[in-house]
Formats: sequence, C-alpha cells, structure tokens
Amino acid sequence: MTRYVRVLPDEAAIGKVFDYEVPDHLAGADLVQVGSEVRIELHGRRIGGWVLATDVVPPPGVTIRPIAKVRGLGAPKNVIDLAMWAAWRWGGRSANVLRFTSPPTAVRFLQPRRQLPAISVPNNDELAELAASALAQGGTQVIRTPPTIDRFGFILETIRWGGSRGALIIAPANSVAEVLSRRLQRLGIPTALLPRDWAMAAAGGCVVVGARAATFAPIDDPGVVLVLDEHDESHQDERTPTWNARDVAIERARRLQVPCLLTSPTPTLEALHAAQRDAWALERRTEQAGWAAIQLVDRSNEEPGRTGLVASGAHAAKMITALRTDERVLCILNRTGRARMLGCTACGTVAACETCGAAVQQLTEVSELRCPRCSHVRPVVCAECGGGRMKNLRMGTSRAREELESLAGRPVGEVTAAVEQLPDTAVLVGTEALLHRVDRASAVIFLDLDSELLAPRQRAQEHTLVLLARAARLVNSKKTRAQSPHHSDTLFIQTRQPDHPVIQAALRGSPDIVIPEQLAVRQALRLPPTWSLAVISGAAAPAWAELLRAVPGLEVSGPVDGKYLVRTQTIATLADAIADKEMTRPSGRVRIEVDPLRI
DNA sequence: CGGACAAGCTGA
DNA sequence: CAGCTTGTCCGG
Repeated sequence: MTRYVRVLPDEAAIGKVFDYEVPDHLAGADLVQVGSEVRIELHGRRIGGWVLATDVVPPPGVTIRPIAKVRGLGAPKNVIDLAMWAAWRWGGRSANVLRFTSPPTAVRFLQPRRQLPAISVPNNDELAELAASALAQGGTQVIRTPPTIDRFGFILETIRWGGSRGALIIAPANSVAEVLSRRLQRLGIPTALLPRDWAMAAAGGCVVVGARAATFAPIDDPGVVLVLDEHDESHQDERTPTWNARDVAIERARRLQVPCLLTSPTPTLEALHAAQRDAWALERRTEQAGWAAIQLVDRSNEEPGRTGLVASGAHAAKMITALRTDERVLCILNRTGRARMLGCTACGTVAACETCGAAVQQLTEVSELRCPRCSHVRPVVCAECGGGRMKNLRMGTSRAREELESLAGRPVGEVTAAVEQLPDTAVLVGTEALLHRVDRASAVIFLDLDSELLAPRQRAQEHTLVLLARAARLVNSKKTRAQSPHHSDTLFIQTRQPDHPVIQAALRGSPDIVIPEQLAVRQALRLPPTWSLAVISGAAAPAWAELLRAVPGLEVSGPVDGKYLVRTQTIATLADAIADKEMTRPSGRVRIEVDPLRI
C-alpha cells in the first residue's frame, strides 16, 4: 500500500506543508519517520524539508510526487512538536526552529540503546541535598546556586534522579557543556555532547549535555531536565524567533511530566514565575559564604565634579595593592574609547555637539571630538570661552588603561570586543565583555559600578547583579587558589551608592532581597513575567501594528524609532494573533521579537 | 524561496 | 504592441 507523508519545506518563507509519496525502495526502511529530513521537488526545484506526519491522506485533486531523497533521521515526534510549539510561542516560522532538531551531519541508523550505570553522589554536598529536595517536589523548581560553589554534586544528584531514562542538561555556553561532559565521562557516565554526539543522544540511555540548541536534543524521554545558569542571556536566541532555552526546557519537562530544575546564583523573575514558588536556597550563612569577598570603595563623599578613575585614601589601599601585585586583575569599565564626556578646564562647560546637543566624545588619541549621535566632528576648542584645554569627565577604557598602568606600575592590556587575542599582561581593563573572556582572576575591580546600575537600559539592575555573580565566580575559582600565591580573591566595587540594594544583595549573598522591588518595577512597566510583549520593526511594521491593534486583548503602542510594542497578559493571544496574521501577512520586511531581553 | 504569469510602463 | 519591469500568487 502506498504511504504518504506530510512535509514542511526548509524554507522559512514557505510556511505551508505538502504531501509526498514514500517511494517503494524507502517504504521498508525506518528512515522516513516524523522528524526525518528529506529532499523534495517543489515547484520545479529540489529543497530540503522535515516530515511532520506519516500515514496522511492527501487532499483530493492534487498531483502527488514522490520524496526525492532521504537525508537521515531526525528528532522524535515529541521534540518536533516542541519545536512547533516554540515557533508559535515566539511568533516565528517553524522551519527556523526545526533546524535545531536535526543532526549536524546525516544520521541513517542508530546504535543500540546504552545503559546508564548507577550514579554515586558525594556525601555532605549541600547543593546535592538541595537538588534532592527540589526533585522530590516535581514540576519546575528554581535553585539558587551561589557563584563560587561547585555544582557538580548537584548535577550528579539530578542525573541520579533521571535514572535509566537519562537527563537533559542545558548549559549557558558550549564551553561549559564541554567541560561538564568531560567531567561526567571521566566518572564513566555515558554522556552525549551536543551537537557533536547527536546520534549517541538519539540512541538513548545517556546523559545529554549541550548549550541552547540541546533543548531540542533527540531523546525520547529524559527523566529530568536541568538548566544551568538560567539567568544567562545566551539561553535566548538573538535571531527571530527569539526563543529562550529556559522556557522551552520548562515546557518540555511539563509535557514529559518530569521535573525541571533551573539553577542560578541570581534567579530571574521569569524562572520564579514559572516555578510559582520561592527559590530553593542553602542555609543563609552557607549561601553568603558562596559569594566572593567583596570590598566596597565608597566614593559617595567625594565631591560630585571629581572624576578620578580610582579613589584615593586608605580605604582604596587594598585595591591599589591588588593592582600592583595580584596575578590576574580584571578592571571593568563599561565605556570604550578615550573620553566619553569632556569639560573645558577654564570655564567647566561640557563639550556638546553643535548640531544636536549631545555630549561629544574623544575615542582615540586624535584630537578631535565626535558626536555619538550624529557623527558631527569638531575640534578641541570650548564653544563657550574658546579655551583649548579639556578635562576628561567620563573616562573610557583606552584612557583608563594608561592611568591604571601608572597606578599598577606594570603593563596593562586593554580588551575590547574587537581584540581577538588577550593581551599578555597580568592586569586587563575592558568592558563587561572581559568577564566572558577570562575564566579566572585573583581580583576583579568594578571601576564604576554606578554606570552599570544607572545604565539607560531595561533590567540594568538585574544585569548588574548578574555581573557581580559572574565576577565572584572568577575570583573564587579553584584554579585561582591552586595557582597563584598572590591573590586577594576579592571583588572591589567603586561606587557612590554603597547602600544600593543590588550591592547589598551581592555583599550579603542574598540575591532574593532585590526580587520584590524588581517585580514591582516590571509590573508597573507591564513587562514579563506577568506581561508578554512583542517588538515589531521593519518596513511592514505599521501594517502589522494596524492588524494587531484590532485584536482583543492586545495593546499596541508606538511607533518609537520605527518600532511598535505589543503587550498582552496572555501569551497565547499574542502568539495566536501573529500566527493568524502570518496567513495574510502584509507584504514587506518585518521583524517580530517576542519577549526580547532588550527593548 | 523562486518560477509563472498578469498587469503596468515605455518607445517607435 | 513587443519587450521589459514590477507585483502577486502558489507550490503536493
């Protein structure tokens, strides 16, 4: 009997399924299943596609062609369904999510299923005990894992819970997944590192580890799903659909009726909302000890005009000592270039752009001032008094490097996004990207934490606490202790707001103290987790906004800078509306970002 | 997406 | 009105 399958073309613009016949020579093999990747003839050309359903009855009156070729196996049906759900949830095209379900190189047969050995978990591992309690509750659970405490016992306990079904572990970066998989493998635990070991994962009976895309790992029925550092922004795809691995993992576990553990030193409101329960945490003192030693360098008593890079006086002495002697010191300053704001030495007037009024900047040693907004260039001459000398009111990393070098009495390297090779110096200065380029440090100095706290971006405070947790992990890594005789293991924070809740949260190792206020802010601004929103941009945005405005339950505002905001309290209303308008999509380019991290 | 086909524009 | 461009439709 002839079999027919339903295929979605791997061509995002074709959001439609087509039926094909399974040719006789493929009928016997198991190669054509839901999830398989095939090649099909469509409209006179050959393109790829995914089998979404088998044994379908084609609509009458259409000519049915045979499948041209089978590339290989794909993920099981429940993963394909999950991908379709994610495409809907984040208002994107299915093909753009289904891509994550297929192997990097074709897989045409699977090895027999493996057998997971019994897992032994070290005694007296407090995080492992926390995992056991959380797992016993079932459902979505958030666990606060302090930055400097090793999570390996916790992970082993979670794997043990998964039993013979295995565990799915999502790491915030490939590098983290690699390290973890090697560590598990050394214990004799069969571990598939995605995307490399796709076939091993598909065969089953193993632990599966990978970054974001591993959320769509080809395993039928993991016994548990674990997301590490759920707060990490890299769990969200920057391309549309802007799906978030944490949220997809929660949905996957929910569908499988298995526990989903979300860990983070600084849990997000989204995770807490999904868990509908407070985070599990270690005993107060233990959690606090799990954060790095933090030393505040309070600058609140300095006069407002003071612009020195580093505080003076006795309270900054330890920081200066670290700069001079520690083995690896990271100095964080979230401003690139040389001078972000200049003032006339004679009259004090801030140098502004003659065209648009924005504060002009000096990015290199070339003596010209450039407007960041309109790129207008002007010479270094005060518009008010004609004076030719300017002082640097907001120093950038280039100038900071020179100043730190004289303070440290040794070479200092500057790291910007453009720098590929890390400079070979003990002291490094750079923007927060530097925290992602280095895996250990004996001291981290936040030269101006206030600029982070006051940054004009959504979630600036949450982000600052994440930075502090990340820095804490670097200064207290085991490697630091083992390798460096000279290390203060301290996080130095220069600030004018020593009592700021975010700083206090890091100082006391109590990230929960900022939660109520953050939740209130999010609610007031109608942002996730209680609200969902979409940012619509591109040439066709006005037409889309017009269509969505008519949908009950959606509130459309804008445009601001050509972007419209669509808000709703029920994500399904938004997702359904976008999927519906996709049918009669207005012509022209449009970008729809659902629940983006930055708006 | 990209081919097919229709409607619109141009030039002699 | 041929020859070309631009737009819309649709595929199994």
